[in-house]
Amino acid sequence: MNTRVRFAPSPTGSLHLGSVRTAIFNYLFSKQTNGSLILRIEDTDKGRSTSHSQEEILSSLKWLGIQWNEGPYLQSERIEIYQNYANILLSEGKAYKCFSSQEEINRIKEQAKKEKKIYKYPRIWRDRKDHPQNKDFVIRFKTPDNKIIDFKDTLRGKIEIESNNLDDFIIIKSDGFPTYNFASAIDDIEMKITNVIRGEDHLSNTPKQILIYNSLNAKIPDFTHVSMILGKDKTKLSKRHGAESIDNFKSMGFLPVSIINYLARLGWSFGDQEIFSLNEMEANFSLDNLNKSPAIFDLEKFTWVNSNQIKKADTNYLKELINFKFIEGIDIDLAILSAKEKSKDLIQLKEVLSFCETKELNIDDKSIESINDCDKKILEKFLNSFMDYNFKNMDEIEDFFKNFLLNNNLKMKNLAFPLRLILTGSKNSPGIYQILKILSKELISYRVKRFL
RNA sequence: GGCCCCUUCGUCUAGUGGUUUAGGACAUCGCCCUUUCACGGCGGCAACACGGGUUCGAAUCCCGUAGGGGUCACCA
Repeated sequence: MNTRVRFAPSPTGSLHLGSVRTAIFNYLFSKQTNGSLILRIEDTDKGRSTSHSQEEILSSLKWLGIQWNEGPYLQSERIEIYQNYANILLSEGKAYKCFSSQEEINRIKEQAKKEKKIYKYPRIWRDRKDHPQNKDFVIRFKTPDNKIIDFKDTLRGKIEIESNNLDDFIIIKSDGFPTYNFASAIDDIEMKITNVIRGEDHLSNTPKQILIYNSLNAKIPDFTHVSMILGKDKTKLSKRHGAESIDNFKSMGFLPVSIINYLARLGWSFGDQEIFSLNEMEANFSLDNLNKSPAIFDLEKFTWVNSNQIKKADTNYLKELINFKFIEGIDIDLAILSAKEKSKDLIQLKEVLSFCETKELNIDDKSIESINDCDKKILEKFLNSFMDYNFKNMDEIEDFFKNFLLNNNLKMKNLAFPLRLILTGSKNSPGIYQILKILSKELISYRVKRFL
């Protein structure tokens, strides 16, 4: 049987690193097993769901390159389905209408708090037949007493919980919308999900969902509850830990593949390998290599992964991403090739390449001062013979450069340092031979003469 | 607090009873390379939470303790 997995975010904010990793694991698993990834939007909270964040989630997934095979299905458009199932449970006596008002419930909760007892809905309407007319109600599940609910988690093994720890939880709210546990279970049944891969925070919801599966005689999928991602202070990752949404990392100059690589590697491993292409991850991902303990998000290692991915990235791809207006005559391929070797993110890549973008360079006075009159004479001499020479490749530039040094009794730094400064305006630039090849002769001449 | 989950270098992890003086990576420190900044190369520092078992033998299996996390909503 083909595997069917789903990613089911709720559109109540932008995509968080933790949910992105869940999406990645589901995506990689579907690829590895030749299955399908279903995208489902869990928008049953009328108050908090927004179409804005829904769009943001979709565009983030697309940007990352996480493609889904079905959906997005919106739960808000499937209300009838949940109500039908709720009616089945109602008619079979497995659920009941509850007419207790919010105020009444709140009172009971407060009372429980005062007495330091655990609140559990006292089942007031569980067996009552005297239903009032024209009064709001919710539908609650009849949780059985004294039963052991167990299920197998592929990562954590058999998990058991006593039904007595569970409440008669609500499955349909008074506005007719389903609650998370109900909608989620029903959809997983309806969509024939074979593997539920989600965050560990859902572990304690699973028994309730098992109850629903059982009450409908539905087949229970394989569960895999992946550990959380924590911040540096070992608490749940949040805004306090800096950039958390994918958009943030995008604007910090991270590549999609870097995000997938780093996040996947947080909790998953494949021997000693650290850097993966998308294809490699799709081919090698396995639930068996998942780690049970929570992982701390480390921006430094993430950045290291990104710098590796940038070095590996295709030149044309980077060219598209940075969307630069290069000065005419620039050897763009060589420029990018040499700049990516020294960049850890896209921002830095652009900085390094900035000498290829604007004709006029801003060189600060202090740097100018460091070049003396003697240098100027050398530079002029260098420029003259450089302009006369016809280079076919960088090797010839190197030969020419070295010969010039030899003939003029100069050391490398005597010429390379001022030349680099004049030609790029920066200390962080490619090697001098590369600079001389990247820039057109005209531009080299222009920049040197302007200095003289 | 009840229930559930987790515990190998500072961090991500390898390790599935003997091949382990516990391996790799990030970070850090030192050296080398060097035309800037980087890259790179070589090397150092650094971990099985604790206590009991089981076993000829345990990071690996069992129990307990401690610590951390999650969850207890008409949120998902």
